Amino acid sequence: MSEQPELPADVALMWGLRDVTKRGPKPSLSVGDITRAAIELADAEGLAAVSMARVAERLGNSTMALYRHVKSKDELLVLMSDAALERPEPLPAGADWRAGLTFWAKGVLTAVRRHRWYAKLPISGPPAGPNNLAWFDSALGALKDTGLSEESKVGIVMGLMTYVQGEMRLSMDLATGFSENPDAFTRYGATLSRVVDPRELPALAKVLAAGVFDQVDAFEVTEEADFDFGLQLYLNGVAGFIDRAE
Amino acid sequence: MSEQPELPADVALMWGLRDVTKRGPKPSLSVGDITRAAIELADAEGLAAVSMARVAERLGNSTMALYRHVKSKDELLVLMSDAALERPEPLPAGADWRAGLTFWAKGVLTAVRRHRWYAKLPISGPPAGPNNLAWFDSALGALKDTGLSEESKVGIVMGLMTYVQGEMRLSMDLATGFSENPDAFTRYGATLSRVVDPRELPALAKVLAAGVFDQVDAFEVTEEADFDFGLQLYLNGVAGFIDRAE
DNA sequence: CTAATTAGCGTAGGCGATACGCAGTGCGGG
DNA sequence: CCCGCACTGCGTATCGCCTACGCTAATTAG
Repeated sequence: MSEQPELPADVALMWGLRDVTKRGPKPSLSVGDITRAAIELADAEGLAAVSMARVAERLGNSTMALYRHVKSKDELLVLMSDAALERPEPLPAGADWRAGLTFWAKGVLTAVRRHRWYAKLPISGPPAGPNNLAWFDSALGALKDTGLSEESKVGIVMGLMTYVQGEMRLSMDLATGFSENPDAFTRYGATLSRVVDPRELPALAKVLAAGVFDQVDAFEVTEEADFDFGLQLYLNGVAGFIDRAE
Repeated sequence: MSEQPELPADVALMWGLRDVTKRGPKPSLSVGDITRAAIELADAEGLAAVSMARVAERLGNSTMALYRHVKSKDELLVLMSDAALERPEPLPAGADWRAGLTFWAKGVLTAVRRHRWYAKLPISGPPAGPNNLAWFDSALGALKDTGLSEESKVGIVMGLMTYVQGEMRLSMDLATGFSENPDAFTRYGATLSRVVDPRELPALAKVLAAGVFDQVDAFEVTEEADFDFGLQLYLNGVAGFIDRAE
């Protein structure tokens, strides 16, 4: 009873809390090794290349050896999703809540951009791994001097996470799509004008006529700018909320 | 040369623009049939159950027959992602931009909630199908009386889409996870308090101490409220932007 | 030393996507 | 009127994937 047994298996794994045993052969693999190998593989060849066989091969073991350490491939994906995030950089000292959250949001994006497959991982539950929770804590910490209720802080952070999730999913997936098939993007304006009937989609037709979709070359730049734009709008809203709460 | 051939194949399919031929046997299947069957299957048994074999079975055809109409399973997924959205309800007459965008965002969510697997679809490129573009147009239309530049409208709508995407991904995936494994959610507060060290994650520890994660029963309600909260914050930001632009 | 425990792994089953080529169908030109 | 051709449906087969199961060997407790 030193450790109540109620922790879900994957959570225990992420926190390195499995019961140590003495008997039997020394393991030649650890969960950490497996997770790391899987992440390297995903970085190099994409999430689709991550099969139990390929990961084992990379570790010089047989496929089935992995199952001694990991219950299923899904569990491995959960482990990857925590390990890939690493720890957040601490917020800059003396930053106010707004600078803190901006720093945080950009930090999430840079962390995730190191692993483009991240946005494709299934989300299995609320954040529970050490790295995920460290990020969660960091965002909450940015709001510590606002005097808001804990519940409001959580709401604000959840909203921000939602926005950042959306950005991850859209921009990462689009970036992947772009590298695989640039034509779909460079021809976007042309494609739309072939297909959009101004009588049916008048607002979109006006945008097309204004040429907004004509130079999509600077795709990453646009995305980054759009993200900042939306982020600032959201933070403006937060500022209003804080003022009203005081 | 009546139709320039530059339209990507999947876009042409979504708009029903393939060249009609006269020779040969009448097709017993259409792309629409296949897409519909795949959507029904996904609704009933989840996206993982959608295999070419199962879809064909549902249509009383053989697996390989589908490949006459669809180049690959990925293409089928693209078709599903447009068809599942259906057309947006028109914005309420006389609504201002804020009511319009709120209506729009909630409309997206209800449309997507009819197909819980939607958030799991890969995003292959910018929206190009008729339903996706109709939604895009609808959001832009909500901003038509604001006097903003077309580019700003697109930026605002993209930001909103990003936020809604994030909500889709988080709330749909979490809802799926909840139905599969409710314990991970009901025990969430308990799990965290087992694992969170107040010295390392002080802000999170304070939230835990305040009991914010204690009653997660009303999960859907919380999500809906969080979404509205974040949405209003974002729209507040948009309001400020519009005022400044005038 | 002996028995218990556990790691590694070989085998095999089941399912999924899809390349390839054949058979039959029904319209167009002669 | 009929033949050839374009096109549909589909059977076969390959390859890769996840993983259940059970054996073998390593290691340590007693």
